[in-house]
Amino acid sequence: MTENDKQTESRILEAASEVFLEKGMDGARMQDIADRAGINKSLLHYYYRTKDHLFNTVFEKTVNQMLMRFAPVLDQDLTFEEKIRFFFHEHIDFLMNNRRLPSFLLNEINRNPERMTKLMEKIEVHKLWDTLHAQHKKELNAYNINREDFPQIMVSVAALSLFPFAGFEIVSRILEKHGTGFDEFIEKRKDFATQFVIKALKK
Amino acid sequence: MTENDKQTESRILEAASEVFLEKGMDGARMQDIADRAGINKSLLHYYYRTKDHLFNTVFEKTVNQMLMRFAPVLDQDLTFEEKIRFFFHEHIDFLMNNRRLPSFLLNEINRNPERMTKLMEKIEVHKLWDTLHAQHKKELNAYNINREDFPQIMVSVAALSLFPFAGFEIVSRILEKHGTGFDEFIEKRKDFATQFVIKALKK
DNA sequence: AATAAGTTAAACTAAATAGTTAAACAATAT
DNA sequence: ATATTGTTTAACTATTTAGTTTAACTTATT
Repeated sequence: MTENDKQTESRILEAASEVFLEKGMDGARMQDIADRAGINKSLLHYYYRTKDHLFNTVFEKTVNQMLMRFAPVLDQDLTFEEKIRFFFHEHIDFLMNNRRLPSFLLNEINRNPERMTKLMEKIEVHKLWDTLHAQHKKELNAYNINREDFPQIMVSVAALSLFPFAGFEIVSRILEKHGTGFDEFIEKRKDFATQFVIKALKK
Repeated sequence: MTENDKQTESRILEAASEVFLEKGMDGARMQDIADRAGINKSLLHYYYRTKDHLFNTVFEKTVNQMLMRFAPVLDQDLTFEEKIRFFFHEHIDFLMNNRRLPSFLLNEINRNPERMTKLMEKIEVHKLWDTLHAQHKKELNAYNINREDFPQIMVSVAALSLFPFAGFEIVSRILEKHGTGFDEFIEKRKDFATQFVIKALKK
């Protein structure tokens, strides 16, 4: 694979990523992707035989990119509260640079749930929860957190950081009418969500 | 308009609603809608000239249906805490019977943000906030809630009830691996979310 | 220089799909 | 009874779009 190859291939992936994130699998056009990559359709098919193949490549890359950003949470020597703060700051920072990602992922997974099957093997969320739970056993007793509440808490944490982006078009317009910008709102949200969750969990 | 008309028209709307909610505007097929309504394509176009027209009708009806369910919150003589409880119970109950709605709405609005413009005129969220704020001025002082935090709080409340449905395919699979069913999780969520928010807001 | 790989252009195929048309039949209204 | 409206059938058009093909051209590789 030559240097030229890499340039073209990464230009394709970048363009495809843009188009898929904007329009979704159904709405994306191969011609549009070729145009944005600055190549023609023949070459696009030369690199990725089918739209499906291209989509899967982009999808997997995107998911990986996101997961790698949060793996560190587990490995760090932080208190439970510090991990909550770390997560909200890292996650919201990442989403700020990938605003369309939540809505894209949620939608494509709903449209094609089989994709989840592969994804589940990769993330193994329940093992992640086990680890977290084991790491902070003593702390968690200081809150009123038992094992059965864990799913409710984790879904809530995810919701608080993902939802404003998933509903970007709605949220930002409402904020505007309220005299706040989306960026300002999101910047504040890192601390707000952290405090919100910590207070909600305390006895 | 005869009785027969109404039957056909409502069968069409029901079928269209199903298909659009499952597949989205791009993925939906007019033939599919006709089939599910038990009529043929010609008749479908006889009632709704274009797919766009049909989609807009379904979209508006769906949004109206949802809004009408929550208008009562404002008019009732409840404390702020009681309103939070009322909202989570009503909202989650409604979503339970319309599981695909959050993901559908979020996605279609992201794909075609102009739709929001009309929507915004209808809902006037910031007026709703003003009303709420005025109704509970004294109570809100007892919490540590000032006017600037209102958007953060409202977005959080919406997130906590909408997100599990928007991410249904992900959430339900993770719960399964954890030994919980989605329905069970959602039933518990009505109270969990209520307590979560109330505790988070208290001084 | 010769071979191979990357790239373009342009015309093409095949399939899917929104929307149309026209003729016939059924149900309802006047 | 008759005109109107609702409905079916089935073939049709027009458009969009994924994917192919082929010939020529360019840029590395050997």
